[in-house]
Amino acid sequence: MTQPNVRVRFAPSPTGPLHVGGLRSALFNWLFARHHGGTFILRIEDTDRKRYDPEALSDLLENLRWLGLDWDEGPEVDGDYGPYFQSERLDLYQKYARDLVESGHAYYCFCSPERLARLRQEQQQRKESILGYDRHCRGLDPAEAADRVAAGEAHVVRLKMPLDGQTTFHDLIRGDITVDNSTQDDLILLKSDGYPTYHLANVVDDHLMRITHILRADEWISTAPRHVQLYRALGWEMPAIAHLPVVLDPSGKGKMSKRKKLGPGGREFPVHVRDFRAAGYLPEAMFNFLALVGWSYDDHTELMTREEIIERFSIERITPAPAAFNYDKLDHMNGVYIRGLAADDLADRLMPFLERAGFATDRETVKRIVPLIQERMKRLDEAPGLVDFFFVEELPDYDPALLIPKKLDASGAHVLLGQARGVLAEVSPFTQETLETALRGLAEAMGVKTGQLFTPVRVAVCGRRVAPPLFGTLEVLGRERVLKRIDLALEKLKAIER
RNA sequence: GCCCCCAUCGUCUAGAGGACCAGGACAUCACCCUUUCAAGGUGGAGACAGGGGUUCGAAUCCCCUUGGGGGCACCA
Repeated sequence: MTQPNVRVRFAPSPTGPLHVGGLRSALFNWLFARHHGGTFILRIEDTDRKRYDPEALSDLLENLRWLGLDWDEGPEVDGDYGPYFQSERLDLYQKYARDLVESGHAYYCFCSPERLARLRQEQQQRKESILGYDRHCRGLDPAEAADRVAAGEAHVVRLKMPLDGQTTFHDLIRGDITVDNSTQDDLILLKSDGYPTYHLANVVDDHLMRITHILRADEWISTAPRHVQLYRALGWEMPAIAHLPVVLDPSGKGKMSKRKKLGPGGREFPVHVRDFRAAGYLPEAMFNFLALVGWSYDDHTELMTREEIIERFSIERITPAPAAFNYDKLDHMNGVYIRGLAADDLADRLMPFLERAGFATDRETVKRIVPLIQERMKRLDEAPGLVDFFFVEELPDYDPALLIPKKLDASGAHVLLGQARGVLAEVSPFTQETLETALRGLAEAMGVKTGQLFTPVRVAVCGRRVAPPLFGTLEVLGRERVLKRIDLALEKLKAIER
């Protein structure tokens, strides 16, 4: 059953590069909207002037588009409920803040940040069970307070929370959640610089933008009761709400770090979406994987197309439990998607990675190499390390001992490699098929195992033992370079013979 | 410290009282395939945090304990 009038939003704060956790929230909102044929809105919550990062917006838009999350209303597309930047809606928030003060639901507070800091410190020292604002200004005479405001005294606007009783709200994922009002303090709605806090801006905009469902991160649960009271104070109906489970770091301990990459075991884990891109994760793999962080379809289906996920997505199947971000599984899934790519497509996607590695490459060559490495990659950034020897004229120095296969010595390897050189000089055409036939024939003729013959050849042309399949490699390399490298290898072997 | 949320293999999860001596996936181990490495195939090990209830019957419902997470800003 779909509800086409569904309106959801992703409302990030442009304070830094987009984080995977944020992307997951965006994805779930987008999926919910697309599933219902509703509207997905992008709203920029740029109300924190201190943490504002001018580069964050382009990073955000670029990375949402990378994953294929298009928005129906928001930056660069506009819509009927704009503006979509909160910094352009200041008069609105100020108006509602004023209304709330006038209706007695909010009050002016003149406490200085210093006083609040001291208060907090004292509360902590005294190990008070309830921390938070002590409502010092709540009892001020409204007329007097208004005069002080008119006189230009610095102030904020705070919401009057009920002093007793309870607040309950219904979370679509967790059911009813109830808290005692005595544990809640009077949150700030309007800061002294005239900007709204998240709480006010969020509620005002969700209402004005006709948001029907709020899907936001877990960490907002604790403020939800105060949001409920804010809606009540404004006389508005609150949208349906669901709190998505947080994304934990790979160890499963602690929320995924926002700023630094963490690396248990020495490994560096990307957390910013742009870093996932740079590591060579495919957007389609990322999309599929991220959909499964906190949501599942059934007991066995994991690989799904974008369309299938849209079709199957539902809030009912979101788990309430926090989920660790499993990089191993992402890698695996990315490998599956890489293997599923058409060779041309993969070649195109590989180009930037090879260019960045400094290889003088061309698309045609890359297309020929792709079949050799396609099933050997989990991430695109592994490609350069796999194919470096294709893009140099001369191999970097390597240990001659690598040329010697099992059960042979240097002179034995020398003989085999010499014979192989003879064959490789003659084979025509110089293709994978003919090369394989010829070299296998040689191994048989010489009475050695194929591995014993192929190992020295592989090392001679690649400079290492672990490499892509030999015959295809030889073909792409071409006869000239192959023979040159073998000659060099023969010299190396000669030098260690005795 | 206080409030809130959560709790099935190492990790992600299926499970909405009997179909479960708990299924799938990643990782891991063994074997097969094989020119190395992969990929692929087969098989193995591996979990209902603990304790009380409710019930003829509990992974599934309730309570307590424990553990984990989140929050307690003029940040979102």
